[in-house]
Amino acid sequence: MTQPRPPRRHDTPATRAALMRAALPLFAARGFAGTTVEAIAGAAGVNKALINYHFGGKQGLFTAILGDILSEAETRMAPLAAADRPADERLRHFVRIWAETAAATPEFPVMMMRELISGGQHLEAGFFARIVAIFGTVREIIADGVRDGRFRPVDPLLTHLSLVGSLMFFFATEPARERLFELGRPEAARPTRERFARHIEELITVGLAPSADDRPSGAAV
Amino acid sequence: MTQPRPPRRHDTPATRAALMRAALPLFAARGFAGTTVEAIAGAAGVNKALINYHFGGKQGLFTAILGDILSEAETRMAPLAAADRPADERLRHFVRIWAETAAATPEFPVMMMRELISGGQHLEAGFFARIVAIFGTVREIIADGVRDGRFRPVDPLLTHLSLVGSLMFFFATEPARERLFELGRPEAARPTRERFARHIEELITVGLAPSADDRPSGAAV
DNA sequence: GTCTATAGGCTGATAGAC
DNA sequence: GTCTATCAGCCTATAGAC
Repeated sequence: MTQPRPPRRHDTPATRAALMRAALPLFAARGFAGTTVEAIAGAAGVNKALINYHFGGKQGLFTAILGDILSEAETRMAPLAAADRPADERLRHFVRIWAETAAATPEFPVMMMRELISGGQHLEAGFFARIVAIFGTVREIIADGVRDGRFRPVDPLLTHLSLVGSLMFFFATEPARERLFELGRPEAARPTRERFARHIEELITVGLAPSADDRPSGAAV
Repeated sequence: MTQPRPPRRHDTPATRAALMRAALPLFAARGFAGTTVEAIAGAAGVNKALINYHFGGKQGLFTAILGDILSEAETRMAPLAAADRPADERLRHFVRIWAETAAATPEFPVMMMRELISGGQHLEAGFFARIVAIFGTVREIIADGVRDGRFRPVDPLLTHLSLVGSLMFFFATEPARERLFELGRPEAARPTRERFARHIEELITVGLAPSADDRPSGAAV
């Protein structure tokens, strides 16, 4: 709940990074409560007392990891904030960014999804808000597109939720799907990240394209 | 991991049901490892030893609850299996079923989402497969629609994943969103279940409608 | 900075009275 | 069937040597 005191002095980054790298997949796969510090230390190849030394405890390690995750997300999404290109192009860019992010850090969507599901209960104040802010970019883009007529008059929030939902679900359940394909049907065509990204891009293009009779006058829901 | 022995004899349903009803929201909000048997018993107003008596342990209680959840899902989805109506109509029906299910049991999508994320690691063999089977209905419907030309030639699996993903994400993050609106912006228009369901129905209609030049000859991706 | 050893708390499960 | 009392194990965190 509250943070233990931070006992660090000058931090040799080596084991610190090793602990974070080892803990990420464990937290993603089993959640915070389901992961023991002993498992983390074992995976990192160091002593579990070092978790306390470097992060002030298990919660501190988790917070540090999620902070990194969020920073990475913010960096990746930053280019989208600039409204210099058409909304449909920016939205497709958003989809591609997610595919690249999941390729670079597959645990990323899982961690986000877990925190969204838990409602940020066990988290530092502000983390939950940061997650929401990251996704809020999409809502802005959609609202822009509706405003300038590139999209039909959809509700930006609902559209935003359905788009982000598709992406989050797909990437967060990727490990499970992978496991399923390995065990059950190795022959079937697997939905790769790239194929899914293109599929969503196409769905956006078709689903948000304005029809002939879309005028900014009538309120359509 | 393995199941404790089942010590039940003839089961008075009263406390058994009370335990299951009390445990559901706790498991949904905090996950299996994050929920203590003491919290469950406290919420149910009974002694924690009864969890062992009636379910053989915490894992047994969890399994029983998820079994009920899955049975309810299978019952609700059963009408969709019959291919007696057009695919687009069945797909809209699927969306409505989810909205009704979430209204009846909001913890439902959260539990499913947690299990999908965890890949069914801690579960009885077969539960994970049942979850997949439930959603598999949608893929069949989409494949039907593509086959008879009511939908444009989309990939059934990718389309299925994007549709189910939107729904699962929306309903699984409902508690978090509710909390967010309460704390931050009570004035804004909340995305209700009904509005979201209609939004998705519309998105399907527009996004899957065949265009003039969709012929069953060319392979479209 | 990193380790060993251990403290201290909580948790799930059981024994046994009623 | 339900309760009280309790145990044994695990798990996080700390103390202190190196």
